[in-house]
Amino acid sequence: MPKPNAVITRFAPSPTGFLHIGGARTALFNYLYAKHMGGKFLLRIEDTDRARSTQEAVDAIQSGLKWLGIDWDGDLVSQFERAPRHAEIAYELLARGKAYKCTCTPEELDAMREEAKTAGRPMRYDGRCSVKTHDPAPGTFVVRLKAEHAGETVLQDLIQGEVRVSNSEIDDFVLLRSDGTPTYMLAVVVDDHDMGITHVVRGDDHLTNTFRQMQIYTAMGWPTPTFAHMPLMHGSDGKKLSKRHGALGVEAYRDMGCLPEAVCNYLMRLGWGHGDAEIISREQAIEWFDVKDVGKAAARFDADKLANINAHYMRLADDQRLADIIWPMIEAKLGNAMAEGARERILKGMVGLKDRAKNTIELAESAEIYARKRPLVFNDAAMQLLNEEGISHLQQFRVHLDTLASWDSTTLHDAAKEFAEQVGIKLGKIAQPLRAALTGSNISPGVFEVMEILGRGESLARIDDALAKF
RNA sequence: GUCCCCUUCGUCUAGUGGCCUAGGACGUCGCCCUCUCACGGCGAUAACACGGGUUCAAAUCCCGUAGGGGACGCCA
Repeated sequence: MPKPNAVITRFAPSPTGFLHIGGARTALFNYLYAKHMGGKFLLRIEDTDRARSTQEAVDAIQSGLKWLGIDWDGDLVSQFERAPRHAEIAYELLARGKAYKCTCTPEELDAMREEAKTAGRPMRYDGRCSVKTHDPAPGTFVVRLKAEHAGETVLQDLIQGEVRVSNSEIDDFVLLRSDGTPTYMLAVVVDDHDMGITHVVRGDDHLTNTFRQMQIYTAMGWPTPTFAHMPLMHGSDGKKLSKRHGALGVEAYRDMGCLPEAVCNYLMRLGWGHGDAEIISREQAIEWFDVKDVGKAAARFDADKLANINAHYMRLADDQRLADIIWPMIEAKLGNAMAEGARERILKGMVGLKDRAKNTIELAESAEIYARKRPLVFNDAAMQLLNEEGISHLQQFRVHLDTLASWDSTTLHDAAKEFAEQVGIKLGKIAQPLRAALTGSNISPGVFEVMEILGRGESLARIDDALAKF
């Protein structure tokens, strides 16, 4: 059970598409902060806009969070389902004289904004309906908050520090639409209050909204939560991250070969750091992360750094787990060309493979040397290696291989070294043609390791294939 | 247009008045290691946006300027 005053944070995305990378970062920061404080992290879907919300998006958000290992406490809250509660609050404000009915049409409002803009005035609702004594029919009015226009509102933001805004900047915004559904502004406040949210951690695009929302808290006599507005993420070009500018869904990063722990590690370093630490485990992050240490400046997304961190986590990852990830990819690609015992070979060779792969795509490709059925196809570089000289060395070394009592990488390595010395060549002169014959490529894990994993029979067969062909 | 926010190497950051001739990481470029490719090791490159203050002392505090971002919906 959490302590009565324990921290409760939430992630509240709108289900209008996949969980994009910026949203994932917001969720991560909320999660880390809650865990750091020994509190709870909740998930609420802001689906009050029925026209744009889809179940697919709700599913994508959940699966995205699960993939990243960001688990939420309790059940997912649907904001839409709480609409009656939101309306109840709107009517309570109406009854208390803190809100009023407005019958202005969208056309009137557009004209008002246009006029204000050309006149150089702020584009705000002028409150003309607040003085009317009317009783419009249901469906013909919206409910607006009668905002406090005097004085100023001071926000003590955990990240932004103290921010002051004159209340004259805040207009009488809409709480309830003419169809009786709540707007975002009302719904967030009511839900955050009802869910007991103590810390609202969100993008700083919400910073100015906060001053509006604080007016609702005040009107209702509710305590305000603590706010923390984190800087947004930008694309590599320095522009706001949007769907056109690289704001991909988290599953896109999975499909590009990223490991979730690498994505999390990268994301948490955008706008936050802890001394010189770069590789930070989840446990370490929970221990260190505090929202007050988040910087104020927007950060650019850097694919190179993500790739580097991913490569690091690839090396650390469990062999079996990696095999499970790449197996379906290899199966799909090879089909009938899959060799007998491919999976066992891949698992045995995983250490050598994963050390060289930046991502799971590369890993799956490099693992093909163990998965493909004979005869191999040779890439251009491999064919270069199997030139007259290479084939000649290979032929001679082939004879030595038959004399070997055992077939392990050390024995093979020693045999090759001995052969090279006898013939008076460098080790590479025999290792490279061997690699080409055995893998069809010029790039692979250590060739003697490959030979051990392939086994004597398969290795010799591959060498003979090459000797016959070239 | 109005309001709000931001500004340290190309990028992410450390730095909270003296430890800064500004540290780390990614990238880039050398060299070493080496059977290829990676890893790793060593080294190099490169920044306090600008201008004024305050102070014995400023990347750090204050004020301007410039540049960037965000908000201004019956979207969230």
